[in-house]
Amino acid sequence: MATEESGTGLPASIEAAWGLRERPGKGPRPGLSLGRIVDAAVGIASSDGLGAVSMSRVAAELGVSTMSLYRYVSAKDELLILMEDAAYGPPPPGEPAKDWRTGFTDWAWALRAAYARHPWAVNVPISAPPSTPNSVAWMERGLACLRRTNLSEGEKISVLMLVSGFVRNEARMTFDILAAHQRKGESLESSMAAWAKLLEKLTDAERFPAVTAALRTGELETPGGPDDEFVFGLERILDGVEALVSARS
Amino acid sequence: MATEESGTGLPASIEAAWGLRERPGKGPRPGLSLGRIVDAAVGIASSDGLGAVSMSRVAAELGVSTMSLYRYVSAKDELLILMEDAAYGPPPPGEPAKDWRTGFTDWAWALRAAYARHPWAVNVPISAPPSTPNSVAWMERGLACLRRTNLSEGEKISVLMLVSGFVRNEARMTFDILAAHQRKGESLESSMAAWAKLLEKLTDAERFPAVTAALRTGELETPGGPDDEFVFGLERILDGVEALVSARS
DNA sequence: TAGAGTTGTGTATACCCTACGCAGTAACGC
DNA sequence: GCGTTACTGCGTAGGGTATACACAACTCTA
Repeated sequence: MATEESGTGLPASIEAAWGLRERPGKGPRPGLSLGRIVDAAVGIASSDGLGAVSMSRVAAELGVSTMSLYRYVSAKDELLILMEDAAYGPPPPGEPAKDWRTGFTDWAWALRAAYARHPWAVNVPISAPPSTPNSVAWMERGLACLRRTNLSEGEKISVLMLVSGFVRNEARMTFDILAAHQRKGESLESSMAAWAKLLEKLTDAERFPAVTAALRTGELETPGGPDDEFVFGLERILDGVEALVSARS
Repeated sequence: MATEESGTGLPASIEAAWGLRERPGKGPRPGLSLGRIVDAAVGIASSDGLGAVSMSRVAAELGVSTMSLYRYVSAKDELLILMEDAAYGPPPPGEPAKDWRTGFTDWAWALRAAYARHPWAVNVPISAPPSTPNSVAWMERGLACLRRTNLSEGEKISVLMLVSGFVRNEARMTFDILAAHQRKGESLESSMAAWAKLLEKLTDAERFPAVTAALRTGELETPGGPDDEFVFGLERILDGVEALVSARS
């Protein structure tokens, strides 16, 4: 089961996540399951960070031996991909808003909320385009939001990747770095302010005139909500998309 | 030298990269240097990928013992950060274009070119806002491009982070995944087409109507240049920024 | 010249992933 | 009913990782 494929070219564990690959009734009844393994791994990542997820730790959590896991997953990378899929969860149900922009904004916020619930997910290395069930389901919903626009299908996908990439990036900056600081015990009321103070020490007005000018306004010292950067970026991107949508109709 | 700081709160190795921290004339003359260590590590990453960079491998490349490196770097993370800084290199010299949009577009392409030269750089984990010399120099130049706009300083920084995040994300999708496939020997003339074929097998029209519709157009199968997604995303984002710039003047 | 601080090194610890082979179990074909 | 077959879980072992710590050699300072 570990290395075989059945036409998709996907790893066996991911085919299993899609529900393909029914159990062949031969051997002893499995005491483990892919789902339980992924759940355990997610639990570890949620409490101690992605770095704490090791095969032995996951196995210990489940009360089995380390090597048992390799009956369900052929390498740790696959487990990580499945963890990421679990972090996304299914996209919000129901019909998206009629207006593409509000629908798509909802979609972006929902995705961001998933990352907020599972900050470690942004650190799962990306090795291929999305091919797990929930990833594709989120893609489906994103496309559905753009249904009523006149964008070409290729453009819709491009918009999707643009925005999902943005959400992921922004989530890393906000949730992941924040979670790391929290784990280290630092309160980090305002990382922005600390960064500004650091830059002030490193830069001189001669070699870094623009940076110094920016620092001098003191604007970077003001805390600002954790959502500010997200709102700003999303608005800019959607303004740009809106221009394209208008041009196409 | 390893754990001390001198007011900035930065790791000693990064202070050293800034040129602070002169050598105390006491002990034996160092045979190594931070620069040589970083260069060796960059060489390994360029030929065998970031995963091949281990402290022992870097030391072997330099003909020294593994532990010598820790006289210059207090942890591997610091080495990675310095590698990333080396990958960026200094930003392009000279005055940016007068028009903010062409100047900023140049800036984004130049950054992309840096990632193209060092695809592994996108996999260096981000743990803090940019604080290395070249990162800050790139930031300086980005701000300089936006000088003539009426954006507030905070908005300029936000635009900078938005675009640099986009470039990084797009570079990972394009260069890094491509480099990984190349290393595995797969030619991957068109990963997009392969992905489309995979989705066709995984999705049914009932649960995934929008995806199926997108696939049915066959638009995803057409290869398209490696720059297409980058151009598309950058144009959308800059259109959005332009709307803001216009609103502010 | 004694002291102090710095450099490179060797050893040792504590992990990590995973290849391989084995024992036990349950269904299938005869 | 009985082999055969295929699958489950596990123990061992090998080769890799980062890095803490103690120590000898070296060079400048007092």
